[in-house]
Amino acid sequence: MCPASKVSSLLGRPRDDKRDQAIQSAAIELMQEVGYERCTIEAIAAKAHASKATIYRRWKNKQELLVSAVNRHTFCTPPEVDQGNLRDDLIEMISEKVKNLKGPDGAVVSVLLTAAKNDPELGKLIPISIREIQDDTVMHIIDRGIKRGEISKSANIELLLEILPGIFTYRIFMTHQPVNRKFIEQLVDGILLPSLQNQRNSRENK
Amino acid sequence: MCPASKVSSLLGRPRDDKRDQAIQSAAIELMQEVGYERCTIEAIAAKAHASKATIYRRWKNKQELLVSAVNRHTFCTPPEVDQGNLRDDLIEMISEKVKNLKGPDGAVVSVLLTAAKNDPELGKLIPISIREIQDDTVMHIIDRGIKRGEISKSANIELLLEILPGIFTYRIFMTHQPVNRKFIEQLVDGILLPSLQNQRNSRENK
Amino acid sequence: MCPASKVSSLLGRPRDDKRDQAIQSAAIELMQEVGYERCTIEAIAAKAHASKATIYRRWKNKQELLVSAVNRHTFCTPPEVDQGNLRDDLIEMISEKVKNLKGPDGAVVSVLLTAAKNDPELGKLIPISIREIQDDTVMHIIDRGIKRGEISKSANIELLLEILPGIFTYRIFMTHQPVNRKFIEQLVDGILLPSLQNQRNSRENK
Amino acid sequence: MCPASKVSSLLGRPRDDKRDQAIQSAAIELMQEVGYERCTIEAIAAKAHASKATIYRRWKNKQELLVSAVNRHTFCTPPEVDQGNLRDDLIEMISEKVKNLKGPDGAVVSVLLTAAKNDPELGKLIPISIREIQDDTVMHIIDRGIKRGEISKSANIELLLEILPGIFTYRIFMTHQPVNRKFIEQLVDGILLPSLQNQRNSRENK
DNA sequence: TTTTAACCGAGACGGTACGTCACGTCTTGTG
DNA sequence: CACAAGACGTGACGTACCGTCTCGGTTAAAA
Repeated sequence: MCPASKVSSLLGRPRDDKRDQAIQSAAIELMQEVGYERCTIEAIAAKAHASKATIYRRWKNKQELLVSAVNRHTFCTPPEVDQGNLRDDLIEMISEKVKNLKGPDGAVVSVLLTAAKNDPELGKLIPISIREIQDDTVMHIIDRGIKRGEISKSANIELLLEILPGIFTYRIFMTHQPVNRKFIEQLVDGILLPSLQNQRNSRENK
Repeated sequence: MCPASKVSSLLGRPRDDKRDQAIQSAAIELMQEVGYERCTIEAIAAKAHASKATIYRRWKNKQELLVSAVNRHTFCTPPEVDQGNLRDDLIEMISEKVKNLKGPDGAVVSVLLTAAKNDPELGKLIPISIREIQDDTVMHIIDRGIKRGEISKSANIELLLEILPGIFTYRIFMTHQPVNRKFIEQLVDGILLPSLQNQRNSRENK
Repeated sequence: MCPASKVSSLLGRPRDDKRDQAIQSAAIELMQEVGYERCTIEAIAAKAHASKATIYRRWKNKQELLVSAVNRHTFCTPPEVDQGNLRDDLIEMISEKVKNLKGPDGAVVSVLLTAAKNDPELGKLIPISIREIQDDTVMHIIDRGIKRGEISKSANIELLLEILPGIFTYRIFMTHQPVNRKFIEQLVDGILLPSLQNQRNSRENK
Repeated sequence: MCPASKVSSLLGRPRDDKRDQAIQSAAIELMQEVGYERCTIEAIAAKAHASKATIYRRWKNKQELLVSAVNRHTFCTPPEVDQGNLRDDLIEMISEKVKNLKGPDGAVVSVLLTAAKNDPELGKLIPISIREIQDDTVMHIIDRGIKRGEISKSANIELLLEILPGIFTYRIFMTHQPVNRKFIEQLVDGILLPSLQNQRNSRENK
């Protein structure tokens, strides 16, 4: 995840933290420019004016580097929205987030998804990093909905936050189906709002 | 996707369809046995008693081969279930499907997802092939729910079928979060049933 | 050497001798156009509008085909010369022959030399075919020299004819050293004439 | 010819000259053991415990490697001979050299000749490398002949040294005619000695 | 201030898979 | 049967990238 923790030796020249950043930035830029397949260690080294030895001194392999780069990457955060009602807030927020995923953030998320498939431990970190950057926004919107009385406090918000990334990344990166206003409205009206308005828990439903 | 479409020439020795099958089967088996990374063209050729030339005559690169193999692959279909009520049918059906995805089908789906990221045209075929193998089962279950009066006919079933694969593949292959009975029950009770029971369309909801 | 002799079967469609010629001609032309390395069986087949099966029905492998093609090839024969004295006749004759070797005949001879290295039986045929096309000319020149009294009848002409091709092919195709008028004059004056004028046999020389 | 000349950069890990030698030695040995056709790059790499990348870093293709290997190869040098007279010295020396060409040196020379056909620049180096290893021996023999008064100082020895390799390589590798004692004696008596004893230059001869 | 040990860029190294190409054989349909 | 077309198995080619290693040279803390 992070550059291989170094047993702090008191002797010798210390590592230059600026190299880490240069290498990670080069990696992110390359992913955005040429995609995952052609984002090679050698290209990253060249772009960062670093040597392969310097890279492998910090990360134990290519995947670790890419993941650490993605994790350090600052994803675009959707802007604050307040349309006056929950439905339009959700639609607006999701639209913004989707716009980001189709832009420069897309390549980066795509890499994270690929890397995670080969590394379960890494995958477990995804929801953490993804949620750090979105949950506040979503929570804020939903809190306002609760205050307005649009939805109940007992709604299983946690569950929604777990499934939303899957719905969008699958549609955008895997099936390449359109994620337009119509789809987002259907999703909000057909799935999200019914779920949020549903106050019974799984036991009551029986 | 499929073996390089050949302009049906009447001249020359015709291609042997059995080679296609042998190669694709070898590819699928290798993916299941050793995983995507070590599923090399040479290993596939050896296992299928074919030559690399024969493979590259049909598919323009490794990815195309794997995709075609996955597409021809017969995914396990969940068995018929009838627990007497919609909720338990859904839980049972999903549990079976998830079990498959964690078993031999998993490696195959994983490849499909990776390949799709680099090939939008391929990705568009995923919902088709996925749905061919699941929709009948789901539809059957839901139809029974409608007949029993558990849900309304106007439910947006289409939408649900589009988002379900994303929810599960994301959780199983990307984040590696548990997909156990508890999660499935939460999903059914918190998302699916509320959505199916919701009869308003997006306009009425305003 | 020649198209694989076929046990004359009285049944079925007879072979079309025109195919032999078309294939051999295509082979010779390709050698002259693109050189030995890129003169492939497939290119020959395409140029001759023949199939590989037809080629392999006649010759057991590529080498046999090329050799047979070379052997059927009509090498340029040096024109008759008569400068009035043996020295100038030799110089003129050799100059003409060298000119041919540097022209279209070169590629063909070059192939013969390459092929011979891997096939001793084939190599033994070289002096025969080479000499068929040169010996008459040389003999004629030397005969006139004998009649003029310039050289003795006992000169070992046979030996000279055996070493001359080696001297020129080595210089032209291997070392690529210049084979200009000066070299030819030195060769005639320093080697050929002294040899022809020498009347002692190897025993007398002791 | 030689390993791709590297701009003597002071940066980076320097190339290991021992790899060059190991690879070239492996190439020579393979040529001698299995012949040119089966002397593959992969076999060379395996024998030299090197990787293909290392080979292709130094030579741009198989031919360049083989040529450089041949050029670095130390050909057998004929032993010193002194039979008391020029004729027998020449016969003895040539017999020894021919014996070498039919032995392990043969495969190596054969490769050089083939390679030279496709590479004029390479060919021009042949007379240099060939003569470095033979001229001293020949010169020594001829000098003794001059001192004994058997031949004149003005003999065109240069010319003889240029044509001798062609005579033998043509006969040994191309036509596969016998190169036995009888042929060598005929050559010495009929060609070499008359040429050496001839004191007229080409102008005087007119 | 000198020593020391790890840093750094550059790039060689062994390894492994890729995708291409030619060989010589085999299999169609047509004449 | 011959023939054109072209698929087939085989195996070498040359390329690209991985992760490791080895240079000369630099840099900061310890002695």
